[in-house]
Amino acid sequence: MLTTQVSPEALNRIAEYFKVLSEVSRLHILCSLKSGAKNVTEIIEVTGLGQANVSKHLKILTQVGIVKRQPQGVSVYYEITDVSVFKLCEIVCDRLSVNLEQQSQHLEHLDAFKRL
Amino acid sequence: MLTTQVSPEALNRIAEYFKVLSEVSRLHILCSLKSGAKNVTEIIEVTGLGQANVSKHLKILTQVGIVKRQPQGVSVYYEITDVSVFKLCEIVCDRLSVNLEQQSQHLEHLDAFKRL
DNA sequence: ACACCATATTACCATATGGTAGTATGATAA
DNA sequence: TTATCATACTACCATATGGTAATATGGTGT
Repeated sequence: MLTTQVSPEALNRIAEYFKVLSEVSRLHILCSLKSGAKNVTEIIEVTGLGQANVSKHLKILTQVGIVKRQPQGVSVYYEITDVSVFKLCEIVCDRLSVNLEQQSQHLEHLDAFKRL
Repeated sequence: MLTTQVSPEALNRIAEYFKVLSEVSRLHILCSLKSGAKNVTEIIEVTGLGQANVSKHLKILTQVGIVKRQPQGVSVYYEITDVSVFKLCEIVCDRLSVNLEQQSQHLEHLDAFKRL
């Protein structure tokens, strides 16, 4: 059988990208940047995360090219450069909705079974 | 400013989903299932992963509803139920390509700078 | 019953990682 | 220069997790 082989190197890159999106704090930061660029202080206020923590996560998000670092006067502004992250989240949300629907259907079936 | 607030609970679910996709072994297993259902032994052969390891990952993939478990005679077949994972991977791949292009452009600019 | 095969589970180790306190850096103002 | 503010960095700890060996489970055939 002929299957399109994906190189281990490519899989590594993809996994690494997903890993960046697999932490609540980072998703929270990305959401806070959806409406536009913010400096670190603003991100800290909006997300309620610790300063060192935000700095760490912003570095990770910058390294994979999801956000861009822009020093501006005293502060540093961060801006989303990779808008596809929201598309990804959207697809996942849709899928999670489907899962929930299926689960509720299973529960209904169980209920019907109990009523027999 | 009015921003659509995403509930922490929803963010948790999304992060959890991404986390499932953030491991090379699991992506490898998913790729091996792209061409159709396979039993555990076949998955082990194709991926080269250990038996216990594959079993563990299949359980995780099943729990989030990405694959479906189907006992069949002596063996157990696994099949992808959530085809959106491949769409996700595709989007990520496209994005990674963009990143690589931009990096090579930066290198070109550096080269041009050296030639001055 | 027994042996055998396929799959799942458990226990364990090594590593990775999120959070945080403390510190460093760097810019600006007095 | 000194003080102050914004951001980054450096240990450090606690937890989570991937991999694996050993064992358990469960079905099938003899």
